Amino acid sequence: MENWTMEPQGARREPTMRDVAALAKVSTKTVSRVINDLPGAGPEVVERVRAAAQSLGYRPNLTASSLRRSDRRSATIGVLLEDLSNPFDSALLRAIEDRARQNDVLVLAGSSEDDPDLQRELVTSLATRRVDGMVVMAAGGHQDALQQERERGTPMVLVDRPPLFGGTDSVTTTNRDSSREAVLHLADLGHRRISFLGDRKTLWTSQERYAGYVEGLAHAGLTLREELVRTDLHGTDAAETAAATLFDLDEPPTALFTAQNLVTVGAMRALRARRLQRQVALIGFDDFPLADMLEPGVTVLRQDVPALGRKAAELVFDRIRGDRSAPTHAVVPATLVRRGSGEIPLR
Amino acid sequence: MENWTMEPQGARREPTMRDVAALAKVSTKTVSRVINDLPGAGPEVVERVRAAAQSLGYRPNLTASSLRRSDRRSATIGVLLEDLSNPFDSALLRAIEDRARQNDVLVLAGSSEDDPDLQRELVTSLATRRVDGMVVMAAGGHQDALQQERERGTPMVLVDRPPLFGGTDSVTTTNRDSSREAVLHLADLGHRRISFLGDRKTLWTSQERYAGYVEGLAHAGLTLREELVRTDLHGTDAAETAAATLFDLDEPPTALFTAQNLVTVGAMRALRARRLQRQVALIGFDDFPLADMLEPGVTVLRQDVPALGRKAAELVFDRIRGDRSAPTHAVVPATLVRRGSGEIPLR
DNA sequence: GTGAAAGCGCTAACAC
DNA sequence: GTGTTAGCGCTTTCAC
Repeated sequence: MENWTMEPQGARREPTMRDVAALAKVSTKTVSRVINDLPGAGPEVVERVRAAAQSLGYRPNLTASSLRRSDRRSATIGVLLEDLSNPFDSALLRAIEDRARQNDVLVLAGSSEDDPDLQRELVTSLATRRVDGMVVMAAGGHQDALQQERERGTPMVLVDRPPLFGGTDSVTTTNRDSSREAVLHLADLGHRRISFLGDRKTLWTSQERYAGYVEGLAHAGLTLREELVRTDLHGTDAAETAAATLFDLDEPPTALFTAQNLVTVGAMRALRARRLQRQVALIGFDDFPLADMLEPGVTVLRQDVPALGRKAAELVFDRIRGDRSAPTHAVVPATLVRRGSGEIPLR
Repeated sequence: MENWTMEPQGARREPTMRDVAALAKVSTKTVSRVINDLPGAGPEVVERVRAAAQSLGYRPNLTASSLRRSDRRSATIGVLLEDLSNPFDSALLRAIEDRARQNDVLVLAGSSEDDPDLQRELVTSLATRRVDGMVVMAAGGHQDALQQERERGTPMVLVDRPPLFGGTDSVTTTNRDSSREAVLHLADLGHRRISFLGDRKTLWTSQERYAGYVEGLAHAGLTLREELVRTDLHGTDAAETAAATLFDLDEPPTALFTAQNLVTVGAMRALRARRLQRQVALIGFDDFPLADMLEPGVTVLRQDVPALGRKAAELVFDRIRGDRSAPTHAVVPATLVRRGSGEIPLR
């Protein structure tokens, strides 16, 4: 039991501009001017209105104001990522949120779970709330809903994956180039049997990273062996199982390139299960917490997530402000972080 | 260059109910009925309206409808956490989002950075957008802004930390009991010099976990030694430094209880730097990814984050629906997960 | 410098 | 079943 009586939640009527106007003995228009810091109100009136607003605990109703205002801004953007609980996604959201705050904008966040249908629903939900713009990590497969929304004129920036349609900004990482670099790094250490383990093939990032892998092999003069390639691995468990099968081969790989976060973790588990973590080289795409504390430390291609988010937010705010220049496709470089696992030479 | 001309972003006028009404040759009220699946529209008219809406690409304006509707719902809740990029916070957000989606509600998310002033600003921002309710991880220090908002009647649930004021629901973890359990676990292994390393003292969770530590020592018949206690550690680096000083003592601890995520990581780094990770026992509050892959695996008290988020969301939706029963203070149990580091006996 | 009237897109209340 | 009128809280327009 508490000594404080339960306030009827949500029951009280919020004071309106009219209430303030009545108390200050001015018109609502004048209150509007004061609240929005617009000129055309005498200093004494301003004081009276401020006092009235203060004493009533008045707070403007942005929903009503944006309905009437000519710019129609809701001071809200939508951010649709794959899974807000994924560290990559949440770091991105945070970076976007920081930039949004600088613009006095709030963020409506959602997880599409890489499902185009769910993504369409979320886009509709955001549109229904008249967000000023959207930052979207496109779900794999078609992007019909995104394209349609974009064609209606909604400012939109795709992040992590580029649009399959025209006229839309995007911010991505050097997926292909960095992957090639990783493979070459492994080849330089003498490795000739380098495996690729990748996420779902429908994802553009997976495709790009695979392309970089193929290019890397070619540049190193190595032949691509299908039996060393495992794709469509969704989640840690699938990756672990797939990695395990690699070591049952007559000629198992001596190095692994894992093209995603969770895939890297799965592969690491498989290596550990066979006590191969100091024998087999490993480079993963995407950094993750504690990668440096493992033994050996995990060499990764680190994306600059804050830069990705910041850039995406800046682009969408530019568009919201009316920028109609040609679409930008920003590419943020990833960095090879050497921690040990990627520096294991061919024995 | 792209072949698709840049759509004037945000320039197109959204079709309104009036447009649909005109095309379907009915009144706006009838369109409203059809769009909202309300009775009182003939099947043939429904069809005509649907077709008109479809062909115009009409989408209801929730902002306008919520302004006029008697329940005033925006179908949006605010979620204010400390840092959306923190794994604990983002897991919580995701759990809340899932429950929200089941109610066709979207989530406005923000990071308070544990700053009461920033939290106040965010609360105001949310209120200005007329969210239906809020789920808040209260910043340390005073909770004036939260209390004021609550007293205005806004449905609010505090998560992770309880309110310092009455009449408000909360969902927390068994901080004290679980901490005591951890200390007793260490004492059972023979440890007599057990250190406490904690986050900022202003945080309720830190205080509770410290209280549990003190209780645990008492139950085990051990004396509390101030020199083994380090508090106010914010972030990994501070924790690492503090942990290092412990091992410079004449009588260093043989076991550590680290009362937060990042503190645990910092302590681990300090242990590793001195190659003590297999000598000194360690139990941390909060689980974290890869804790099982370290050597030794890290024993932790794991919070049931999805349950915390789910419960918080359910409570806020109950209040939004008008539930005025006495405040609930739900407590979700944490679990001791034994992975090795906490099972190192006194040598 | 200030206010009255109109209306943003929608729904409540009531009439027919 | 369907439409009319009024009005949610605010800003626009324009008059004074």
